[in-house]
Amino acid sequence: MKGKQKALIEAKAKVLKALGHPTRLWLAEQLADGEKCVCELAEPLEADFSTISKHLSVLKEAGVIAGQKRGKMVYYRLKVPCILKYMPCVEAVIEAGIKEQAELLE
Amino acid sequence: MKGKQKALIEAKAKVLKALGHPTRLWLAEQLADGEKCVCELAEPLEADFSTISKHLSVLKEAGVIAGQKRGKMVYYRLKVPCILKYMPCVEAVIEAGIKEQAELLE
DNA sequence: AGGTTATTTGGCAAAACAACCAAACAAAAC
DNA sequence: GTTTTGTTTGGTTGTTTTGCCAAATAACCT
Repeated sequence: MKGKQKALIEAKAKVLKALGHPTRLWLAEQLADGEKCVCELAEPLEADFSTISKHLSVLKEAGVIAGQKRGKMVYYRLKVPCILKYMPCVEAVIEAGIKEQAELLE
Repeated sequence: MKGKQKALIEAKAKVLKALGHPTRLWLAEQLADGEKCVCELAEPLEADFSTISKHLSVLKEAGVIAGQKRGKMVYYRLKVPCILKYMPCVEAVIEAGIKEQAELLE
C-alpha cells in the first residue's frame, strides 16, 4: 500500500470512524432533514452539553457536518447528505446477522 | 432514544466502526471481487498475522464478513457486498473537505 | 457594564483499542 | 506420529477514546 493510496484509505476510515459511534451516528441522522442547533440535538440525549459538543466536533473534523453560528446558537448541517443513504445497506448487514442466528436455532 | 431504537443504532454504529480503521477498510475492500484466504490478505500488509486475524475477527463480529475453513486455510468473503458501494460518497466527503481548504487559500 | 444563555475548551480518570509476542490449535505433509 | 503450515487466542503495553466537570468564550438582554 503506497503513500497516496494509504492516505486515501486513512481519510475514508476517518469518516467511517466518525460515524462509528452510536451518539455521533444518531446526531448525523438528526440532520437528515435540515440543520439543527446544538440545543435541539442535545435535548433528547441525556448527556452533558460538552460531550455532545465534542462528538459534533469529531463529525466536523471528519468533514461529515459543518456548523454555522447565527446569533448565539450554532447550527449544524450535513455537508454531504449521501452519507445517510448508506444506512439501508448497514441495516442489511445487521439483518443478515440476525437471520443467521435464527438459523442456528432450527 | 428507547431500547429498540437504541439497539439498532448501536448495531449500525458497530458496523461503521468496524470499517472505521484503515487496515480493516482495506481488508474489506480486498474482498470486493471474491473471497480470499488470510494469507493472501496478510501478505501485502506488513503486520503480524495475529494483528490481521484480530482485525478480521472485528469485521466478522460486526457481520461485515464471514469466514469459511477449507483445508488449512480460512477464506473470508463479504457477507453483504453493498457495504462497499458507499465509498464513492465517503470520497465525496473527503473531496468536499479538500475543496473547502483550497478555497481558503484564494 | 453585568447577567444570562448557548456552546466550546481543557483537564482528568476509566474504559476501549491496537500491535506485538508467545503459545495453542487444526489440518496437511512427511 | 511428528513436523510443518495457516490461523487464532491470550497476555502485555502503550495509545486513543469517552464522558464528566469546571472554566472559558461569545452573543444576546437589561
